[in-house]
Amino acid sequence: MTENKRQILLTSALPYANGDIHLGHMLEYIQTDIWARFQRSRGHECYFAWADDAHGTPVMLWARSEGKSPEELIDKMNREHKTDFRDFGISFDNYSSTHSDFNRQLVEQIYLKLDAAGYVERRNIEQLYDEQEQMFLPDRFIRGTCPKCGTEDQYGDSCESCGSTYSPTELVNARSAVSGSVPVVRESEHFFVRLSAFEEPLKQWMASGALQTEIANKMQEWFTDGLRDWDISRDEPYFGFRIPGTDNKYFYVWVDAPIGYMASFKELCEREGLDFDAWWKPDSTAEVYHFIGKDIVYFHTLFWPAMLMGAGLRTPTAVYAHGFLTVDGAKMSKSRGTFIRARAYLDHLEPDYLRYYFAAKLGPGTADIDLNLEDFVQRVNADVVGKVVNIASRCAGFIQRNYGNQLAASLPQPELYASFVAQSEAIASEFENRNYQAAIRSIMALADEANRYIDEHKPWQLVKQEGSEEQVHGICTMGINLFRVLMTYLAPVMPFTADRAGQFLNTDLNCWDAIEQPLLGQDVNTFQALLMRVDPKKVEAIVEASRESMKATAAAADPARPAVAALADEITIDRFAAVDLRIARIVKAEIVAESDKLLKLTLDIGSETRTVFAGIKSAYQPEQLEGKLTVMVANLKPRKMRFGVSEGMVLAASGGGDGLFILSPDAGAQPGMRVS
RNA sequence: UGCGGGGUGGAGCAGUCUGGCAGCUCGUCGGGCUCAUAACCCGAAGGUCGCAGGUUCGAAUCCUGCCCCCGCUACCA
Repeated sequence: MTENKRQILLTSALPYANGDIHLGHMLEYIQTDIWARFQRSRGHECYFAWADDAHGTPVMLWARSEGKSPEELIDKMNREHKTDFRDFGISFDNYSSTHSDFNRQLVEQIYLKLDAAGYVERRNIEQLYDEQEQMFLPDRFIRGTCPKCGTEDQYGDSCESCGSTYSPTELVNARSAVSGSVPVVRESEHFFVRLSAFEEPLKQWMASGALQTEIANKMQEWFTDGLRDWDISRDEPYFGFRIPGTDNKYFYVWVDAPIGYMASFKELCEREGLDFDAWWKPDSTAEVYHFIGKDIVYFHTLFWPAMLMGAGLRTPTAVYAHGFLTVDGAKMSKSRGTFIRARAYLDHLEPDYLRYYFAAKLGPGTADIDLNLEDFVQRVNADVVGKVVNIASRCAGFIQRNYGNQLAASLPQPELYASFVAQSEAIASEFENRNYQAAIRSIMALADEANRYIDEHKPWQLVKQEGSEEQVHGICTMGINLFRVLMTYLAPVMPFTADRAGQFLNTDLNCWDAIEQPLLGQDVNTFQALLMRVDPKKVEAIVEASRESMKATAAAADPARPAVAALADEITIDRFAAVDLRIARIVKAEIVAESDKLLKLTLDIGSETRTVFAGIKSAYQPEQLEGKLTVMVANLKPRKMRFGVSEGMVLAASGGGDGLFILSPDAGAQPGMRVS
């Protein structure tokens, strides 16, 4: 390594404090962690610090609905998140919360500098207000009919159906997603940062190579459209930091979230005695990198650098965006069990499998990454176990049985070893450029070569010949040394396996340059399986567990929508057609005396009359039903019940909480009509 | 709607900037080996490179139009 020792600070995006960590989060943290471990292995001073994003309307509402304080809830989530990360081998140096004193101080300092420099403007704006909940409504907490295409139940800022954008006041039949009441327009003073003042410095920053080209391309659009003022204040009730000089205005969560990166690092600096200011002063030679998802690019490439510039601080060296995680080719789905929580994964499988798989697919770009569960099992088993670990496994037996676990004193093929080490800089630069998939390809090509070497030299044959002891010893020492080079390259990706391999080899594999000298003449430990193959059954178990856990967490995931049960597995039209649904007139409805749930219905379906027992007593009086049209399953196998035979089933909606609602057709339908 | 990104044998991905025989891993099939966690080695089959047009001696690659997926569109975070 010829470069000087670099000082590097890494961050990942802050997970929101109202939800569990899932594999989508882990894609980013693993990407960041591999980079952090790689940089440390190269001998650089590298820190990885980030935090929970604790502020904002959703957390406030969550606390309100739980009847607890936000602090209590976010503390619990913070502990869970941290445990998930540790168990995944994320080597963070500090994990904090944006709701910390360090962060409050930094937020206030930066805001006051921006204000003093004249970048903050105050003016009144009109916004929708929920009188019942006594709160202003963010766009996402207003739902109504799209003014352009008429689709119902759309968010306040854009329509998912036609894609048009509008302001919440244009929404037809707008209502609050919090209370369901009709919001009113109210005026309030807001604070704005004049982003346009930073247009030139932002362009310069962009030109410094801080961004991937596709992100820079996207930024052009914002410049072309002209930078708008950025609204940084929110009215109470809001869970966040109060703006100095006001008694009811709070910083928008996206002000204090990125500052949370700094605050978390500052916490680390206080603990470790590092010079925080040296890292953040404008001419700092330290490097700062943010790893983020492609969805939050402009917070990190417009607002965040602008804030830093305005406050007289250094800007990030680079912002690296990655794509989203899909599972089996589609967005993660709770009903399919592909919305996999980090904990659900850890309950069944080792982190290194997933770390390897993500590394094998991550490139420097922003394309989405697919976790194909079948491919995952095959790929990890073939590459890691079948190729890499196998090299050690097939040599270690000889070394143990015939040579007392001692390596030979010299390499029979030093040029082969040298050729493995010669890849070091190329592989390092692939890691450096976040082209992990390229690094993995290079490493696996070497693993193939190592296996071929052993295959060609056939120690298992030589060992049976008199006088070839030294040869066999040499061949296996070669194999072990090649394995050690490969594991050193892979250590940032698979830290747990690398630790076990290091114990076997009696050496530290977290030092990139150590491979310049081969291991010779020294003892290794008795080989034990370093990593077992992925059992596909465990993958199934994870999917199964994820499918079930979803019901409990659905409500917390998106407070703007009520909890909804999971969708059933997909069926074909044939299976649906097998269900004969008919319009039925409820001729008679009677109480079943001995039952507290059932009503006895007499149904006319045109051709015949049916008796059906329906569990709808809790929601309907018999007289409400008589004469009504509804929908029944007409070909359901009759079922003998305590009170008689039920010859079908009427359809009713229910779910989660209160209420039961039988279906009825629009006017004009006649008994006996088929429903399809 | 506009903008950015993506679409390559059955699966997962390189290759596109800078045009030159379409490549890698897995899987499948055939053979070998038996040291190794059913691991390893050799060979074979398998692709209209999303669609349509254009430029060129030559296009996965450059240009134009279109389709599908992901993201953003500034008050969800």
